[in-house]
Amino acid sequence: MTTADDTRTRILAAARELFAERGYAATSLADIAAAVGLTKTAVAYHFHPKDRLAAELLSPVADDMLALLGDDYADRPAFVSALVSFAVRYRSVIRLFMEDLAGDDAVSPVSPDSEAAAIRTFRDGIFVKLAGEDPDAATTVRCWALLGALQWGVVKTMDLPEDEVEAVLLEAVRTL
Amino acid sequence: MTTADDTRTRILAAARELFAERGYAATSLADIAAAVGLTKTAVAYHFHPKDRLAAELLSPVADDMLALLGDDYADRPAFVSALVSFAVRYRSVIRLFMEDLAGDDAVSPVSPDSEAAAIRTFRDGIFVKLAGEDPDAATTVRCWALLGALQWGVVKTMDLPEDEVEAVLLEAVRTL
DNA sequence: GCCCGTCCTGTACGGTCGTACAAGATACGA
DNA sequence: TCGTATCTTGTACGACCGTACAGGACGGGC
Repeated sequence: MTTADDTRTRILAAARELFAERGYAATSLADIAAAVGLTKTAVAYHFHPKDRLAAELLSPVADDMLALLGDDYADRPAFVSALVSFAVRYRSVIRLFMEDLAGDDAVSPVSPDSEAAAIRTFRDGIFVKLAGEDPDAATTVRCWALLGALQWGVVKTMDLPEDEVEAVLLEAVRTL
Repeated sequence: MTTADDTRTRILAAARELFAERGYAATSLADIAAAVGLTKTAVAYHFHPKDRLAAELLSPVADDMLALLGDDYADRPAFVSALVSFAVRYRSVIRLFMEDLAGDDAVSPVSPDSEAAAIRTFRDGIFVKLAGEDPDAATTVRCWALLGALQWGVVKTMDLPEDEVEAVLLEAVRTL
């Protein structure tokens, strides 16, 4: 009973860790396989396209993601607060939709890959909710700065306790 | 007299642009070549290892980089101000040493590649100058947030005038 | 006992990457 | 005019990626 979908979980855990510290594109199936002591074909067996790894890592986030976009907030600070909490809670996968899967892959051919597209629209949705429909230059800069502060503040402090990171970040981005 | 080292300049310009919007690793020699209407071998002829492209893009930055590390500043706000100014001025190549070349490539084998290593020590130097020698958790988070805000605020607003971006960012990171 | 589905491996394929090298084009000084 | 150095191309190589597929080890139900 050792190896059921237990290996699946171990692969998923290793992938989460590697994605967090190197990024999605920079992590190969062989890397993940080596981390759990398997072959890359074994990893591919459980997660057929590589995308599925990211998808499965992101699926528990989906609900909170939609909530973040759908909910109405009293004011901007309330939304920012929710955003910070979200970023900290899911910091191990934040990098996936801030960098890798949201990357501007040249002129995407009609973009039939719904995976990355969903991520991108989500990030854009966040930005609009932050900056408004048609933000001026100053607002644009400030909002990107906020997102950047959130990402790096969360990704580079993975070893610190969640609540402390959240408290500091919440305070830090108040003025953004 | 059309094609002397003029092509070199055009390649360099195209590379700067592509690196800025996609990142270094995600941009192939073929991409750059296509952007200037050449073959990838032609590009490789002028810039022999691909690293040389990054190196040549970064070389005009080196002086200001060292100045940033070497100079003594009256107080932290003074240093932050210089840092913001630096980031905005070289925003087209900022991505190179915030992401690509500074990436944690697994367990680097004694790191014989001085290129990426220099970038990494520079970024670490910046961080130390920002956070101090042995920062506590809160300071660590705040400083990464500052660097993240700088990077994204600068990279994602490449179409906005430099001075406006600088002013907004300067104001934005005051409290960090 | 046998069979069969699950899990994993080995091997191999097509693709892209950066790079190497021989040959062709082009401009310029002898 | 004829070399000759400079630039560009075509072709090819090895390394890596994700993926496909055939076969072997293992274990539970008939």
